[in-house]
Amino acid sequence: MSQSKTDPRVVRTRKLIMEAFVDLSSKKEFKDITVKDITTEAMINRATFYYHFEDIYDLLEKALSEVLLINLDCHNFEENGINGDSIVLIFKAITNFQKTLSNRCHRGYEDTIARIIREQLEVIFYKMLLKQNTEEENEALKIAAVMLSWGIYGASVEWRRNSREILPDEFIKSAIPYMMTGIKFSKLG
Amino acid sequence: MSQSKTDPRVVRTRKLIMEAFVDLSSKKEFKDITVKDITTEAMINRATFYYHFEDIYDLLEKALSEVLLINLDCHNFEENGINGDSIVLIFKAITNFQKTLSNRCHRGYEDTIARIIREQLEVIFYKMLLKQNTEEENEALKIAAVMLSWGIYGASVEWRRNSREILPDEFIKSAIPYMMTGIKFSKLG
DNA sequence: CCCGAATCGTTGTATTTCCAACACATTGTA
DNA sequence: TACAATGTGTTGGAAATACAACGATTCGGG
Repeated sequence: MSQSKTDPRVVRTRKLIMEAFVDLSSKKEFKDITVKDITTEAMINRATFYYHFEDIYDLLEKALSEVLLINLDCHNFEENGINGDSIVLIFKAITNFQKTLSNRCHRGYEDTIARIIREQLEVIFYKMLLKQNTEEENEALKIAAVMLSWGIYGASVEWRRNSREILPDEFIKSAIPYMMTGIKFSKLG
Repeated sequence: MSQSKTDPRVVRTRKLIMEAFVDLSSKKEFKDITVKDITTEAMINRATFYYHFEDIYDLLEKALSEVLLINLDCHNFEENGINGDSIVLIFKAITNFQKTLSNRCHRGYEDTIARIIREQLEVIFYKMLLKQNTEEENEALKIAAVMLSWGIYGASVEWRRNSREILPDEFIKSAIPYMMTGIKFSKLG
């Protein structure tokens, strides 16, 4: 919360690196992108890259997380609780995010990307659960968040596998009633 | 020539400041633009501004000089010597530059702008004269450059005053024959 | 197999940029 | 007039970035 505002220089530099990376991703596969490519494109020193990121995989994680968060537009959800509408919006955000990813080439890193998506979802669901559950059931809420994130992600896998002719909205809506009873149940637990 | 390449940080920062200034110029008059405005817009620290520029007037000079130089696209001219074609191109560049300026508000600084234009022209003409005169008549060439810069600038003033219905091309072309004899003469001098 | 070129990740030092504070000038306003 | 608010130009010290160099690793070609 009260983190003293970050130095404008790091904001600039991170932005430059991220943009360079996203830019390169649309031209090359991930495996062909070098740190040198990125720093050259971003017009920053290579040593500076390592000041901000452990390595290129660290950058991949953070870049994808950020893009995903922008897709999710989380401020909306964190305020309100979990309900049918928010589930639909989140599901649409994920399928949309994966569509933008398909334009880039991250072959061989599907598992990494899947993990990143689930982790982000988990954080968001946890915050939402905290909002609507004042009591101190933190551990239970964490587990619930994990399950929700895996569930939603799994739904997106299923949708891509053999239901792409159905709109994401329709697809997830059909399952929501059953999801919601599950949520209610976990709340009572 | 051999100036050891400048630190990428200063390139970035100067660019940010210039862009912020050009941006603000299209919204406010120059007299209403503060250093704080610029540094805020450019997202750099105010102290950093003074690391690069003496004050806002210094920025005005350098920004205008740069925009003018871009308009002039000088690399073309410096290679070749002075001739009818280069005169026409330079004249068109000046009138064009002044047209872009008229969209911004620099009221009360017309004299400053005029001086900047003449100074830039003088530098360019001097380089061109050096190219086509190998002998060591540097002082004479400098004077010639001064005269040419004033002359061309004066022509642009005259054009704006009561010949705007004529295209800049036509306007300057009509005078070129007489200009060129003047140049030939100074070369013989 | 070895070699050379390129990238990686790290380090020490120089330079740039940030930040907070200062005295001073200007401006609006009570 | 006084006085609050805002901008100017400067300073010293902290933090971020640049740069050059290093050994280690990877990879493709001879």
